[in-house]
Amino acid sequence: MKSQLVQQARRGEATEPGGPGRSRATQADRSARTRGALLESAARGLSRYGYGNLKLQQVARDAGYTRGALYHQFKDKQDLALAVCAWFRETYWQEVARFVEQEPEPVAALLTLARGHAVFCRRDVARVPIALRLEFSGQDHPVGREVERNYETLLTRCAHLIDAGREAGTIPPGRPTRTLALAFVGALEGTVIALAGQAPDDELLAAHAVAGVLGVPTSS
Amino acid sequence: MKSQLVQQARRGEATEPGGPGRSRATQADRSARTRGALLESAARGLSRYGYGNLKLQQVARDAGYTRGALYHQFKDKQDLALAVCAWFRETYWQEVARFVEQEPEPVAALLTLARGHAVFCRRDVARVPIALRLEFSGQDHPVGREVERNYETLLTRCAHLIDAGREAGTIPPGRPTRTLALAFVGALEGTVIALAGQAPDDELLAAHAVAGVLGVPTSS
DNA sequence: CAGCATACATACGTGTGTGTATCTAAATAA
DNA sequence: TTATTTAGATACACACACGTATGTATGCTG
Repeated sequence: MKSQLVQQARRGEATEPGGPGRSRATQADRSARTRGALLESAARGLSRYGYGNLKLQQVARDAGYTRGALYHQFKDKQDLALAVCAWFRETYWQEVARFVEQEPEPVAALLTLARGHAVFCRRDVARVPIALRLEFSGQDHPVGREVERNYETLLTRCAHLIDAGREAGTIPPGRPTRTLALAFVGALEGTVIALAGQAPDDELLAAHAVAGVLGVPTSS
Repeated sequence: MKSQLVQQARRGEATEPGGPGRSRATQADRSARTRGALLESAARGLSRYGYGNLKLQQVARDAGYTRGALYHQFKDKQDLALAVCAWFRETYWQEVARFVEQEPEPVAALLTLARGHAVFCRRDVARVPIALRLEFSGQDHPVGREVERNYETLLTRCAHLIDAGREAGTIPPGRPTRTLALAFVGALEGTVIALAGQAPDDELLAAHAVAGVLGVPTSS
């Protein structure tokens, strides 16, 4: 439960199990472990409290360190938040997009995306994007821009699938593609957050909600 | 320029230099006008920035006053936020629930609720509830409790309609009622916020999303 | 081992926002 | 008119969290 975040130590590939004995505390390893713990703590904090209400002292304490360690690993609060965004971005596409791409049928891909999103958001950092997007909307803050960038990526991806579905005739025509994509993502996030990770209803009802938006029959 | 609340008072030191036409307002009227302007400004601010990021100086300045006036009208920041919540609660049910109650058919009532919610949320204070609910979730703050109370009211109302629809056979059985109500509200809020008040798609797609959640055919 | 760099903790300075106390002007009441 | 209450502005005191500067211990390298 503690290690949603995998550190990217990148200190060679041959992590020897029987190499130079114990010496568990090599510097790079230690640093990466600390950084990972701080990142995870920060992600939880951002999800719970947002950016402005996030207190770095609590972030550090929850990770088992002090603010000194945090400011050693990250330039400042903004840098920390950006690192969380980057981590989220990578992890999300790793865990969600992979399954989506295996679906040749656009509608199936969109429903898979919805289910994958719901499953992904069962962890306690699910609300990081929505919290930050709400908090920074309408402002010109680096963190806000980064979150918005992630959001746009998701949007265009959905828009492409919607277009494909319409060309295939499996999604009925109607509102503009981007509008539909906005509603798709909105309904998805709203449903998933409201259900707060309670399986398996989150997955099912998220799929139902987006199916309603798309205008396709609910498969189950 | 669209004041949903009481329109702001244009006061100032050197105003109306050539036209003493409007006589001095009575104290009660003047006070109420000020309070309304501050409430509206605070609601906009809460919707945009949330509670923690809301700066009372900006609230006062946007309303055309100083913090002194604000602290004269409201006890403190928390009191101001609670007043906004109360205003929102009243206005919401006045503008939304009235139409819902005229629908005898549960499904029609739920869809009307969705549409009414979308229309209501076209104003710039639409995100007050979701912002505060996110910010205070998991904490024990008076404002959080108040917002949660409003949310619960909406939830139980939806739950009753869902039960009625199931008894009438117009809503298929499935997940527990409360779970469905959660998803209903979540999908509704998510869709509406994502579309950011762009009529008429917000209304239409909100109805589609909740129809998907409920498992009823989309009427349009 | 010396010395040096790294990881992290402690201590400090500063900005910013809240809340309160004081002060002025205007409205009501006598 | 004067006296009293009220609306609102200005000034002050305090807390809190950020960022930085400094201190200390532990790993690394010759």
